[in-house]
Amino acid sequence: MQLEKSFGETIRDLRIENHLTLREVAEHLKIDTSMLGKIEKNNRNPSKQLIKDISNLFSIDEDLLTVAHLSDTVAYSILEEELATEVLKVAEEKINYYNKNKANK
Amino acid sequence: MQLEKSFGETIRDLRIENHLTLREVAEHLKIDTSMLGKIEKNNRNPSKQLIKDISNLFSIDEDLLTVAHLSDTVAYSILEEELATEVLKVAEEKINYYNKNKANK
DNA sequence: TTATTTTTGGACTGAAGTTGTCCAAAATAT
DNA sequence: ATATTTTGGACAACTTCAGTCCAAAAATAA
Repeated sequence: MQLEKSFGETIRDLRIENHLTLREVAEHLKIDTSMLGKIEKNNRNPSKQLIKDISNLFSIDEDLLTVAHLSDTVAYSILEEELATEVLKVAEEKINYYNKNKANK
Repeated sequence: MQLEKSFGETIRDLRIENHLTLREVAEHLKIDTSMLGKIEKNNRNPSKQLIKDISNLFSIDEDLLTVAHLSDTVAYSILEEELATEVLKVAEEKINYYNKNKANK
């Protein structure tokens, strides 16, 4: 799994690799050119539907893009915290606890 | 570090252990009683200042409360995602990458 | 260089979310 | 039963966010 690349960089690279302009891709995705530019610069969040559309357009795994995006927002939200690593560890424990209980219903 | 307890549960337990009412604690913290009740039920977010005040009031480690709160919000934001664990892993890598680069300036 | 196309970002609108307060009903304690 | 505590709905003020429009800047082509 890619490490340091943000969601925006990821899709920008995909676009460049495919020799497409913002306008062309935006047209396919039926969104504003400026909007796509902002998403590539991580100034706007992609909707779930848009992530789906992008993964279809470039034939790449939707989960990969989803993880790229969600990990961006999680990382960004605690980036400046000294305790960031600890926060993630506890968050994971809480999620595991939640899923365990959900399983047992 | 406590695992499954939410921030709200944590401070409610602290209040009960100390035999205090919502009104009494809210008064000390100079916030609305209803507000404190909602924070205990995780319906409102505590500000950083409030976390500090609470940790002072009950003489407990501020970092512990901070982690309890931030991990709540992180966990909650991805709780319903299948990919939650993967998201946290990648988020951690991004944070490490960010801190590494910050160090090298 | 000039013309064309692409990219960027500021400004803005409406939608959605958040905070903190007030109040009354429900629950609990006296 | 009375008093106190807890709960949660309703609300206004405020903040944040998505998405659009447009013009300037940057890049590319002619």
